[in-house]
Amino acid sequence: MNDIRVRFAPAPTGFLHVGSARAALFNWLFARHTGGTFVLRIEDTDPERSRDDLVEGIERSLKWLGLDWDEGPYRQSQRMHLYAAAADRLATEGAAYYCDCTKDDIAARKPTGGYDGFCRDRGLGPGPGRALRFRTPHQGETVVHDAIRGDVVFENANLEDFVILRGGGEPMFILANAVDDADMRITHVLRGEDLLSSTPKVLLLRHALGYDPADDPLYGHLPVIVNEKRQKLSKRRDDVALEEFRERGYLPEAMRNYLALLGWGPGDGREIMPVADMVAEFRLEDVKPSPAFFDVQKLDHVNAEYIRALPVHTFVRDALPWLEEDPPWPPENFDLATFEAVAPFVQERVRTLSEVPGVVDFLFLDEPVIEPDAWEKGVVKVKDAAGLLADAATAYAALPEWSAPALHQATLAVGEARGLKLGKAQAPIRVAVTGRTVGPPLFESLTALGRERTLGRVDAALARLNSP
RNA sequence: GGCCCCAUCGUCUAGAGGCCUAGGACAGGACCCUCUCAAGGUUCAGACACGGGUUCGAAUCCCGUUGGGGCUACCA
Repeated sequence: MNDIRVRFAPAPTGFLHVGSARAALFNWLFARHTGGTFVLRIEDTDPERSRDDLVEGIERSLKWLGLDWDEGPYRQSQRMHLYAAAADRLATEGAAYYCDCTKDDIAARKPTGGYDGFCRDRGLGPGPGRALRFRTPHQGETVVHDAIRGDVVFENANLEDFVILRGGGEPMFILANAVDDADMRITHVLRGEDLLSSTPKVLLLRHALGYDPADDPLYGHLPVIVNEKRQKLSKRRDDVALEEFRERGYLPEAMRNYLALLGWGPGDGREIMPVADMVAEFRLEDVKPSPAFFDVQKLDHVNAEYIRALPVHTFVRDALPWLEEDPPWPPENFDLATFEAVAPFVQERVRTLSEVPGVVDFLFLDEPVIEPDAWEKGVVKVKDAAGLLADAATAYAALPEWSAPALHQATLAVGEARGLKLGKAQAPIRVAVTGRTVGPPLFESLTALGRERTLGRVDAALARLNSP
């Protein structure tokens, strides 16, 4: 390990937001690439957010994504004395002052927003309900050195006197953030672009606290992740909980790979790549500054690629939860060997694990659910479907061996006798047995289903066709 | 409103002054392969926001405009 230290510092909100997950991933990639240290710090200075279960959710999501940390989790709620000491020092030295203005007072005096400095020179002491504000300089400028955007210059005069201690004495995140990054000797801060405008305040705070500007971290403000309306992904209107993606059938490796593509890519244009390669090739200079759209279609594609690349037994294992928990068939009907027989074909046809039950349901349902459109298109509109189904039933019943090649041959023969190519001949049988016009290869499906059930379903279709 | 960020196909991007007739991937169209659907292959369509500079030469550098976004809490 060298001196490079990065941190992922989420506020516990109940779940890990995909934007936060992306920030965590980039910090992790950078730490692993450089041989630095990855620190996990929970920013729970707001008492309402300081709950163990919320923290556990974050840890669970990080582990799911395969991100491990070297230090922490530190909890700001357990480091409050440090922030209190820092605030004390600032107040004593006159770098901060107490303020008893209410929100309404401020709004009445300055409707355009921002604090007007009313209490700046009133010499108020600490007291109940009095917030502590940082005295920002009226001249000069503060420069944020950003590896992704270059230097960003802020005029100090544009910075308002912001609150660092609330009326109740609790520190604001910006104070805790400044103290902790300095105290933990963080060298690189990779976080969302939405924090860019608060960075000069953090820097001012650090310097007022006596930390050498030469030790300021190098920042890297990651592009925001936006929805189709180009707005920052929000809890209210978008699907942002990482855990939800797991529940929707995305593989962690795929999620991680896709997240890495949001604002970064290796020079050679590769997209699907093992995590070891991402670590090897991750460079801050390659991170894009422009906003990235969270494209579920692309995510689906990446996930499908990962699913297809899985060894079959792994795919079977990963798909099991979707087959065993709340399946669309009577649970006792499920048979692992039957699923394993068709798994290689299923694997190639799904984009998420949650799609698996829908592809194999006909194997475990007592009766297939015949889709009306499929019945119409695949059976009713087919010339003499009844005759074809009857012939197939006869041929299948006579088969000496119930296997895919034998079924293939038999079906081919039944079709040829009627001048039909296999593509046409298989359609009514597929609908009769699976209820759909699409699905895994028919003959492998029939093999897995078994002769008895196959014939039963063909007979049922015949009966349905003959009844008015 | 103020401060700040961003700007290449619908989307993610390649592009660091001539290699660009702007390349790839996802999504979309067509065709091939094929027992259906997938997968795979071939292929079509599709972009440098606009205006000024700088330069022999600009998608690439500078300025402005426009557009989008973020922040503007005693949340983080």
